[in-house]
Amino acid sequence: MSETIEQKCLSKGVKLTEQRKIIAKVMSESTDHPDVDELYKRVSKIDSKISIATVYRTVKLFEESGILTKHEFKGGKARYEELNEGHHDHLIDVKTGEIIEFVDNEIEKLQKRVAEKHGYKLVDHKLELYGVKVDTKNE
Amino acid sequence: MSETIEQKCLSKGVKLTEQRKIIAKVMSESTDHPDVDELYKRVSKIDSKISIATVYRTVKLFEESGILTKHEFKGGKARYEELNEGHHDHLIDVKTGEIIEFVDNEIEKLQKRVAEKHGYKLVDHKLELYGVKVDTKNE
DNA sequence: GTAGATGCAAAGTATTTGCGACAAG
DNA sequence: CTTGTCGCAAATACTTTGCATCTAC
Repeated sequence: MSETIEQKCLSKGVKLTEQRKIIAKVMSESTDHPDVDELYKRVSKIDSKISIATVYRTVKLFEESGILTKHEFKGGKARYEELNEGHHDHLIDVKTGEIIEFVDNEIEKLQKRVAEKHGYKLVDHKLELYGVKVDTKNE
Repeated sequence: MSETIEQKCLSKGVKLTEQRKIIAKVMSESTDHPDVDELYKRVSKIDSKISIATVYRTVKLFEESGILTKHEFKGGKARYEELNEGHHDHLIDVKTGEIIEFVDNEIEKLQKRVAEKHGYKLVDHKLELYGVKVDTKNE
């Protein structure tokens, strides 16, 4: 377990307000990938006076500070997740919406190579797999 | 080249109206990945009476019919591209917005394997690489 | 004390939809 | 003819912003 979001704010010079602390807390405790509306709901349970505008402003700020990442999965709203060292991609169950995180170093390496082959330095990437569960065998 | 968009409409039972023909034509002639607004502009040059609502309705219909694919690249509007047999992914120049299409069978294979490893059958995927151009000299 | 954050409501974007008129099969 | 499409404007969904007030540092 590395730095908490609050620690990251301090080290990045992001002012720590009451609202931001609450949003930080809710995000660290979330194991899923909530959208702003869902995050707002969770945050409201702790402090019902926080406005949705603040939630929007905060996730944007946290994203720019490298504290959260934003995902724009198919056809939906933006969803957020805490950013830790371990980068990963997502496998999305098209039936249930369940999201599985995975890492595949080989794919990562190949992506870098593809970019280089075209004369580019890879600065970011997005990989999403969409699948349906195979019920028969292993799990 | 294979079937034209008009042929695809016929074989899929999509009614061919004047507006759809024009949108089909503009899309087949586009080598980039226009968003709805851009597409609307191009279409309007041919028939200025077509409404943006029709453009929205048509790209949606074409997407559902497997004639176009929709991309939701970072932070922007949805962009469309004609769907042909040859699947490909995209490398996006983060400075200029230029889009390079590529195929890497090895990555495709690995994606399938990752999905299977988690008990899923891969039905779709999205891979976008974001890069900056490397000077031909060196770095 | 001051720069920056918040809450609120109003304003933007991007996209969808209800409806009467109209056109394709 | 009949069903589905079109154009229009109004509606929706998500996100951003202006402004007066408040708060962390």
